[in-house]
Amino acid sequence: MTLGDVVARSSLDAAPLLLGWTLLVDGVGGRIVEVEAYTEDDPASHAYGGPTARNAAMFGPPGRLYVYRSYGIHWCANVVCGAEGVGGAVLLRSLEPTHGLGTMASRRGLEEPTLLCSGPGRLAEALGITGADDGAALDRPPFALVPPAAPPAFDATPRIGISRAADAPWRFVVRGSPWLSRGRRRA
DNA sequence: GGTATGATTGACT
DNA sequence: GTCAATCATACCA
Repeated sequence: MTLGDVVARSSLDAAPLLLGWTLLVDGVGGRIVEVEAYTEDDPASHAYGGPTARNAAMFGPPGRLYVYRSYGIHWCANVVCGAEGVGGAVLLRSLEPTHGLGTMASRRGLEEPTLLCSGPGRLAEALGITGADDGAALDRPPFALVPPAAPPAFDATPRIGISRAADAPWRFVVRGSPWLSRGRRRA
């Protein structure tokens, strides 16, 4: 399966399929173990209500990055999914660090491996993703997405940190992974 | 033009 | 467990 095949699907279908892929930025990154899906008709989604200046990338071509500032402090990275003109994206919440641990530790200012990429804000900081990367293509340098040898088993759970549509089980995690956000939430 | 609100994290009680 | 930090965007007047 190619990246193009995955991101052409709606974010709800694409989200679990992105688990296990290895995301690299300039050779630094790791295995995706936790994601959340956001759709256009989802009240919790930035795409809800139609295109605006901020969410433009969500309505653009799939396979690109959508980066936004969270709480005025952190950056959060999404993979745009679906079709151009339709707002949808998959939030990358946590990685299992595999490449460039030293670089990530340096950017994060700490060495504890479980704290490098376990959370959307942490992940973006560790990989050096900022608002300048909004709209960047994920299949071109410095970005790369490598498919897993075999799809991992996963669980679906409610999303974290939202107030609307909080019950929808649109958070997908690699079953049993010790690299999930919020310390170590169970599936 | 003014205000309310987060798809979070880290520090503190 | 609770709470402040910090600011761009969104929405209302």
